[in-house]
Amino acid sequence: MPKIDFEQALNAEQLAAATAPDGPALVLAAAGTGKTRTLVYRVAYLVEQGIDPGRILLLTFTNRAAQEMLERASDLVAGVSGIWGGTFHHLANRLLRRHAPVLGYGNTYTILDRDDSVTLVRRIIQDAKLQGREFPRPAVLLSLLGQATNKEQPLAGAVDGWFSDAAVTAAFGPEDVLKVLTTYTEQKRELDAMDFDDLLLNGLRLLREHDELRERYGEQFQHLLVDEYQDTNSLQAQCVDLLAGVHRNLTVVGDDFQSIYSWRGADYRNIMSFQQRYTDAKIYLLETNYRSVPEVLEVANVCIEGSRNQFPKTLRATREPYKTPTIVRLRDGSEQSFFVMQQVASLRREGYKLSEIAVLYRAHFHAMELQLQLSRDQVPYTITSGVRFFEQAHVKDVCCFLRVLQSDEDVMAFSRLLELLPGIGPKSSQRIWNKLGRKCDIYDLDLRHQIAEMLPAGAKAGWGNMEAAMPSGMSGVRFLGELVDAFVQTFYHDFAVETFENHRNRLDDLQGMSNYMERFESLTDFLGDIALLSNLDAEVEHLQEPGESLRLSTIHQAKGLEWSAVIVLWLVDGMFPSSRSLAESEEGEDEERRLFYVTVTRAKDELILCVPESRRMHDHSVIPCEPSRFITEIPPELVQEHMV
DNA sequence: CCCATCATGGTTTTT
DNA sequence: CCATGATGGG
Repeated sequence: MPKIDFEQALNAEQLAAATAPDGPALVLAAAGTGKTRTLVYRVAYLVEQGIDPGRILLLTFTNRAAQEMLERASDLVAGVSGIWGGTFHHLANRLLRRHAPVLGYGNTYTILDRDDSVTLVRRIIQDAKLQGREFPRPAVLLSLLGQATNKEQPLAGAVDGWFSDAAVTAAFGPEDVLKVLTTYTEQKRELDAMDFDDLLLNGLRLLREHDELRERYGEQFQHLLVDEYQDTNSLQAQCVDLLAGVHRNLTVVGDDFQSIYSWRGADYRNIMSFQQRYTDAKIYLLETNYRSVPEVLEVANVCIEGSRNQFPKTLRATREPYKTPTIVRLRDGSEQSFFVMQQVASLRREGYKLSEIAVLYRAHFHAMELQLQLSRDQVPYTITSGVRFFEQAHVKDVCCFLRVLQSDEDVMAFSRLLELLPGIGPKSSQRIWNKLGRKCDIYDLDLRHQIAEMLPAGAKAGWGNMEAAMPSGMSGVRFLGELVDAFVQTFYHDFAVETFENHRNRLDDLQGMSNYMERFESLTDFLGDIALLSNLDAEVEHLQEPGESLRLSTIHQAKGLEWSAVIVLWLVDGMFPSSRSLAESEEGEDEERRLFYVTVTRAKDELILCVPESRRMHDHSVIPCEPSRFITEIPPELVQEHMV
């Protein structure tokens, strides 16, 4: 492979960052300034300098981002494939798979997704006889626990705080809530299970509490690179600091003004205080924007000015002037949908491909009306829904089958699998589990026979079909995918046809999953990986339709991406900014503003902002809408009004 | 004990 | 309008 010509490929700002000397480095990369490119070249640079790829760690916000960067880097230099790359959760899982026993977990601990956690909490609430209208929902309790965990605050304080905020009636008190959540934590232990937050917390504990592990991995990772550093939370930042403690070769990249995950515990003060924690840190500024036309950047700059608490920055445009962004006043949601259809058609006439256009919005439900319209007019579109690939019922069902093959203690998987059978609900599955001695070695033929005996007549045939798909032992399994194929063939195909309207799509998903599994060495690897897959990650794997389609996305999921034309829906007060985040905290408005900044800076050529004047509520009443404050503060000369 | 049916209450963002 | 929880028949 020829030597890389860095001077040719990068501008001076990027070059300095990509070839930065050893030691801590903070790269402040404003939107569209080639942050990813710089990181890719930084990786290639390190490898070219002779750093062993196995000693480089690249932490990113999604697994896909890591994958893409490493692919691009491997086009530049050989040997990149040995690099450790992925999300924090991914890294934590990888470390814990090896070392969980030092924290009292087994090597085959299971990962609870949101669904599992909610189910567990719901059961605890019921067992404690606390269920009822008044008692907070499992999801609310879990987010409370999550906040406390990610910010490392005591749970009792968080619970008390919630009570003082929520003006709750006296049917129950903080101690009840606390009890439920402590029970939840205990039960996870008994189940040898971790939820997403546990992965992070326990990953950190490995490094914090076990000197030999901290030294070992600190030694191993000679270079650390962290992308989207502005969206790290306290646990993640500490994890980075501990790992970088030995060599101190830490490059963090981010933009404080694109921090949009504070509700998940992200703290942009991590990036703001980087210099204080690493006083010898070198700072690199990337301010030359290659993405957007100057007219779009001017709107972005107005948005920045409205905020405080940030590194001063100016986005310098390099592109030629083009069009002024458009504000469109619309009567209501249906006129908005109609307008978007028109606009997409007109953009296509201008020569844009569908895949170069995106429709962005604050919350998933803002796009419902448009989705209907797109389906009616048969415009192909891709949407990343709120439900993650792994959390869809059919994928979870099959994964539970695999989990039962993998572990004899996974009661959640066992129950779910049995509950697929007719006439079996939570009570029956629990009863059977208990009768089996709260353990189920599925390879024990005698045990399977016992299960069959305990089932009601209507469920026996289905169980027989499930059994037919079970291997006699994992040693005989040549390809992991054949487990899924067999299960689908003997049982799930028929089940899906009876249960799901869209069974064709779902069975296709499972076929895709079976193919995807071939690259894994063990069920444990696969199950850990798929549980941590994000929506966007999964899409690459199972959507794979190269066909042209329009992209619909929440702004959060649009992070890091770009399109030639961007259409933004529902720029009205209460929806964007969302009234909830304004109410929640002082800093709510700031974060909504940053979110608007992220939105604007996704656009390369054209930016179209939709401002409906009224909104139909679920009870069919129509209420008027005020334009979003982010719209009214844009000076009129920077935008053109479009009348419909 | 399971499951279909009805009522009621409430919608942000996600690894 | 959808998802969740309560209710009552099988």
